[in-house]
Amino acid sequence: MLKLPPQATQVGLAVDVAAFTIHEGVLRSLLTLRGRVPHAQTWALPGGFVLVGEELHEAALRELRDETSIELEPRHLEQFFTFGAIGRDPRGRIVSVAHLAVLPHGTVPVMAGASTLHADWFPAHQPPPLAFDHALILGRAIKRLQLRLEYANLALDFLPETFTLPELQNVHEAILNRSLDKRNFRKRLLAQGILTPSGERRSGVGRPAQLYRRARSVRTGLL
Amino acid sequence: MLKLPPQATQVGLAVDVAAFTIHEGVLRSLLTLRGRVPHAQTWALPGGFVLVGEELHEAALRELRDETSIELEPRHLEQFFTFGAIGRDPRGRIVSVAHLAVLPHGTVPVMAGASTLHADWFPAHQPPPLAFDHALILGRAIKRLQLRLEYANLALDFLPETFTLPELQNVHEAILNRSLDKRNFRKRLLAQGILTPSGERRSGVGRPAQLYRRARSVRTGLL
DNA sequence: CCAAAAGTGTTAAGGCTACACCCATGC
DNA sequence: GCATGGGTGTAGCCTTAACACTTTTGG
Repeated sequence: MLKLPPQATQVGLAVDVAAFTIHEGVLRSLLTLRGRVPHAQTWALPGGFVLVGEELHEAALRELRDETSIELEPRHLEQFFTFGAIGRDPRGRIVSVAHLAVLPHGTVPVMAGASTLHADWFPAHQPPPLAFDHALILGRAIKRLQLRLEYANLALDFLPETFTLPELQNVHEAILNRSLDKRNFRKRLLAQGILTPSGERRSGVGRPAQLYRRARSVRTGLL
Repeated sequence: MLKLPPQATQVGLAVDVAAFTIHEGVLRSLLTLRGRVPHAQTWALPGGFVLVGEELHEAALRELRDETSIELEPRHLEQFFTFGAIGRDPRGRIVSVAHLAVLPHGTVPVMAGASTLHADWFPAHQPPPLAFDHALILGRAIKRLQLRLEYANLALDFLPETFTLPELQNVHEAILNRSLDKRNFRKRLLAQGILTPSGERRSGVGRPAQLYRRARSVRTGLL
C-alpha cells in the first residue's frame, strides 16, 4: 500500500524501553541478556521492531511483556527521544523510539522471555556494559526521569497505593541519587496537596509512620 | 542487508520541521502549500521521508532547504517528539520524527521548492488549517520553544549578531504570546551575564538603544 | 517643544536551604 | 531503657512580581 521513495523503505523502526523500579532503596533498570547476534551475551534494554498495525506505545508494552515475562502494567509510559544515528546498529539503518516506563514497587521477579536468556533488574546509576547505544539511552532516560520528578509527581508511580512519607522520600533520593532534607521534603510535598493521610499507620522497627495515598484528582500519568 | 521481521519493513520513517522566526514582532512558522495528494492545496509543515544514508537532522535540514528554497542555516535544530499514531497519514503507517528549528531574523523571503506550490511564513499562534496532524505537531513545537526559552537562551538565535534589549524582549514576548515587564526583563537578562554591550547604539525614533551581543562562551545551540 | 522609545530602583511576598531535637514504638 | 526510625519549626537568603517616572533623541 505504502508508496515511498525506494531509498526510504530500508529504514527499520524499533522501540526500546528503559523501565525503572525501586528495589531495596535503589533505582533499578530492567535489562535483558541478548540471546542473538548482534551483541549476543550482552545486556540490553528491552526493545524490538514496531509492527505495522501497532502504535508506538503498544510496541513498547509488547516488548516489555515478551522479553521479560513481566506481568504488571507500567504505571507510566512516555516516549522521550528517538535515536537514529547511522551505525548505531550493525544490521543497518535502524531508528529507535526510546520510551521511559515506571513499574510499581514489588515488580521484582522477572524471567527470561522468548528471545532473551535472562532478564533482571540492575542499579540504574551503575549499569553493566550495554549493547548498541543503550548506555546513552539509559542515561538520557534517567535525566528525563529526574526532570519529571519535579513537575509531574512521577514518584507516586513507583509506590503501592498507600505509602509513608519516608518511603516517598526514598524514591526521590534513589532517582536523584542524592539525599534530601527530611523536613524540607515533607513540607514541600504536603504543601502540594497531592497526598491525603489514610488514617492508618505502618508498624515496624521504630515509631510507626503515617500512611498516605494520592489525593483524588491527581493524574495517573500513563502517557 | 537489513533482516527484519516482514511486518516491520512497511513502516515509513519521515521527518517534519516546525521552523520559526520572528517577523514584525510576531512568531511565525514556515509552512508549505502541498502540491500532491494527500492533502493537495493544503498548508503543511516542511517534511518528508528519511533516506537510508541520512541522519535524522540531515533529513530535517534537507527538507527545509528543498521544500522552501530557504538559504540560511537554522541556528537551532532539535528533535522534540516522534508522531506515530496509526491513521495519521492516509498512505499507510508513517512515523514522523518532528523537529524544531529556529531561523534568524531577516530570513523572511521564501519561494516554493520542488514538490510544493508555495512556502510562506504564518503567525505561529494562529496558523491556517494544516494537513495531517500538523496542527498538533506545531502546537507541541510551540510549547517546547517556550520551555527552551527558560533555561536555554534560545531567544538569541532569533536575532542578528547585535541587538537591543527591547528587541530581545520582543522575541520573548512573541514566543510566550504575552507581554513582559521591561524592568524585570532587563534585570533578569543582564544578571545572567550572557550579554555584553557592544558599545554602539542604534538610532531610530526615540532615544537610541544600547546594542548588545552574546557573551563569549554562550553555547550556540545547534542540536 | 513634543512625540517616541529607552532606561532606571524599591518593596513585598513566597520559596528554598540549612539546621537539631523530641516522640512513639518493639524488644 | 534503649535502639530505631518518625515527626516537627524557624531564620536567612534569594528570586519573583508589581509598580511610574526620567532621559535621550529626531522632527
